[in-house]
Amino acid sequence: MIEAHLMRLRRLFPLNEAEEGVLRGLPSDSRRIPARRTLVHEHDLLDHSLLLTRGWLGRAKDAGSGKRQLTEVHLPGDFADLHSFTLKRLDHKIVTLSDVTVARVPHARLEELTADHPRLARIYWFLTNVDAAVHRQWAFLLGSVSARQRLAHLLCEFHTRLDVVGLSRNGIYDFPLTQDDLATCLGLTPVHVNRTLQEIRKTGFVEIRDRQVRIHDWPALAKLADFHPEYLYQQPSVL
Amino acid sequence: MIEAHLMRLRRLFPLNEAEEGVLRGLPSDSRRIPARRTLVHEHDLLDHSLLLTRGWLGRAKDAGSGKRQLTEVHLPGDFADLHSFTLKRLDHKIVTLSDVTVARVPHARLEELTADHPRLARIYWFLTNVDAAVHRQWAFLLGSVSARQRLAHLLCEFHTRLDVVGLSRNGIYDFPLTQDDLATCLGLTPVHVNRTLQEIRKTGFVEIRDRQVRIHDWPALAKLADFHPEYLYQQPSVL
DNA sequence: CGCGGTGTTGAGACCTGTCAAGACGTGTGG
DNA sequence: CCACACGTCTTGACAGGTCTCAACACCGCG
Repeated sequence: MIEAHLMRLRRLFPLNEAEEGVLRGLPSDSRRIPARRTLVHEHDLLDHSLLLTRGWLGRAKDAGSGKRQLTEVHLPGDFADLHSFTLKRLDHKIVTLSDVTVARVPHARLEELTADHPRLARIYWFLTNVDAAVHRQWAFLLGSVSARQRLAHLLCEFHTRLDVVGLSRNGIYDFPLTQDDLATCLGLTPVHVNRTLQEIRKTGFVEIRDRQVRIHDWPALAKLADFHPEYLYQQPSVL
Repeated sequence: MIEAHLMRLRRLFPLNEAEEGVLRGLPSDSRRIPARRTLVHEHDLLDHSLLLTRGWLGRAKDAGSGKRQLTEVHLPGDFADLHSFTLKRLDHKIVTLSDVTVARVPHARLEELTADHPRLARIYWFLTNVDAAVHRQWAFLLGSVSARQRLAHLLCEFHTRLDVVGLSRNGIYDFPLTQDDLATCLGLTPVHVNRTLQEIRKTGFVEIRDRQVRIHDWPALAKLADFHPEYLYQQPSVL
């Protein structure tokens, strides 16, 4: 069930059998939830974290004006709110962007895990820091980069992250987001996303069709996006 | 020397004497560096983190176009790159925004600390997660908020964070940033920062003069900024 | 069959960027 | 003491990217 999560971890850190066993024992239950629901509200007191096993989630901050900004999108294998283990209350919502399956991991179990397996504790600390790196990249994009480049970059990021868990093949991946969702990621209006998407489509590098992203020319797209995947920290680490 | 850092921690978590002793022993040395230098380059392999004891630092990401975006500003008492303890290489630069004094904390010492004092380990994990919360807030501001509100919000954030370490009194704090620096924080051009600053000055809520920020009407400024400090996680926590 | 969600298009407004020039203060060297 | 360079702040005119509002097309689904 948490196979995608283990794929992510194994790629970074070799796991021994004991560790894999502990990790498999983390979830207390698993539930399916439809798209467009709020799983966690800001400032709620939390006693568990959510491990995403299927579908897409987002971290959303809402403005008083009604505008919503996503600060990160979570893909299968991600902990959506591992940081609630230390923060206990979140400064943002967790929302479903598609139908999802999430496993609940009680903080009490993470408590045991970090006490008994310092190396796994470090790995999870690492993962929350990678989330922060993604936030930084998004802040950079939102503040300093054109709509076209931002959009191209986002499609590159999704491909690169999905590839790790086997959900993108040959630059093609299932893509549940609407243009409205893209707008909330990119700090744009849906209308402008639509126009930007058309522009990018015209280059022939990539297209979104039938809820799928198809990257036809990865080097060109990555160059257009100025995409450098180092910020995703997918290279093996020594801990 | 690391008094400001201890002030931050004590406000969140009561520290016993043993813990304070360990924390005081963290820095290996301390150095002064002038403004406008790069202390850490992206992708460098790091074996220590920087504890800021005086002055202001920034986390900067540079675009190919020459545009620079700050994703966080660090104030006295902050670890500027505690996350390098787990990441080892950063996806951004650390730059001085003013003359600063930084203490170097070898990762080896953090290694000992986290092994011997699990509670301090958790506290430092918490702090890196607060940095991520600040990134989220900035991403939100950059993506979904007007220049005026963004600027007002930034001045609110600085006040609130400086207050914890005793560096803002009655809404007045020393402010080393130029309008160019503000532009790199806010994703704006210096020209537009100038004009936005004039607008805000006209409200009478706050002004920047002689390298000082003077907040004359905090409630009004906070309202203008839609500032809610929860994302800074300054309330006492139980760990 | 009608409805809601999604995608598309057009016209015009507005926010922010670009480029250029000048004011002002400070420090430095002659 | 002056001359000058430099960083910073300010202002103006104009351009351009993105937003707003509105309307319509398309499609799956009840």
